[in-house]
Amino acid sequence: MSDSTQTATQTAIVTGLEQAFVRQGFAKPGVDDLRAAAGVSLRTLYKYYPSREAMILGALEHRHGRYVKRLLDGLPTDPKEALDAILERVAGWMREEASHGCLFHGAVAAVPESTALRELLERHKGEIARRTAAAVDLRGNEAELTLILEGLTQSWTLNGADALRAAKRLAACLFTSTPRR
Amino acid sequence: MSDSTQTATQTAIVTGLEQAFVRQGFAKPGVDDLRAAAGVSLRTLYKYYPSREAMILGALEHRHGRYVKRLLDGLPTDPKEALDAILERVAGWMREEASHGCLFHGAVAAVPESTALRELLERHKGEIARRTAAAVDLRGNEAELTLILEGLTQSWTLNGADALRAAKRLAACLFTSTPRR
DNA sequence: TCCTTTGTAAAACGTTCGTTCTACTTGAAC
DNA sequence: GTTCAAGTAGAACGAACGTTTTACAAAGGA
Repeated sequence: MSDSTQTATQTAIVTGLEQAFVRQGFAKPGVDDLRAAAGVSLRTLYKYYPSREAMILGALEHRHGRYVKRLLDGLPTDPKEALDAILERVAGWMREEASHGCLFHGAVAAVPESTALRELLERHKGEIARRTAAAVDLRGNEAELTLILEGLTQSWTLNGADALRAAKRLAACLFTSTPRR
Repeated sequence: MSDSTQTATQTAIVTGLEQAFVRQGFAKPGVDDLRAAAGVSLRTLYKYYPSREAMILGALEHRHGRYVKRLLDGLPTDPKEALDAILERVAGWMREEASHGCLFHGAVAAVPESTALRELLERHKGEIARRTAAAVDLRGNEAELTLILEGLTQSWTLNGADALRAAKRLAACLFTSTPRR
């Protein structure tokens, strides 16, 4: 998904940009705030990301890579254990890195006219759905899995640890109940 | 939640504002677009809603009232049937009125610096959680219920009718599995 | 040594936007 | 008939923002 041919300056920039968007959202920070967070001059920032929208896209692609890695690297092979681990990791991610809700949805909500952004959101969510379903061997239940993951992400802000417990309980149903159709 | 002492002009205004925000999101429309959608002069608009933020708050309070009514009015008394009906109604609401996702989350994402908006989001979600839990007689499982409702709302955009099926299937687990604690 | 690359610092530009203000109209109450 | 509340139309203002541009510095290879 992300371009692997990235200079050191460029990775430094997107790292800073991502932090800025996490902390300040997508509406408030002006390009000059972003420049400060990237730790680079305005000219250099525009050289790599030639518009504010490109900065948002760059930051989100960087985040996507981190998220996928954090969610899926080194999972247990047993499906039930893997699903439990994924839910724990989602909760951990929310606690540590996304206390204000999913950044991808936030970006689309803040800049709804960008089709590139909407496409990125769909690619992001789609890849997460496909790869988690594969990892927990529930390929026929992608919709259920997506619903639980999205529900956990959204209700974490409201209910915290209770949301994680609820997600685990609902996830257990996926293995015990009757198969699809 | 909403002020019941509303003049006719005022209700006309919030109705127009809500439509504008649904169609255009919270970032794009300037105050003059909102004025046009409200069908009123700039002076009158500012008289009732003296800032852009107040316009957003007014529109969302109006929407909250409509949502609560649509979700909870005239539900079946049997808990399982009631829950099924609620899920159908959420899906219908998404299909007809919120194809771009939950407007309350969208507003907070677009204007994250407004504490009033964040408070409104929490009141909205809290009231929905409390009243749906009461309606389906699952007062000990508010977290599970909220997770399913939020998950359905969020994954509707991605999976459409599959999301509704998944929600129903997961909701069924709430009645069949072992009670809390 | 010179030139190219890559970077910094910051002024300048043109636009957009939220808000306020001025001037005028209408309709009903007393 | 006058007054007063409530509305329209739209100009004006001041600030903020995304983007471009100018001027300059440091470092490495030919």
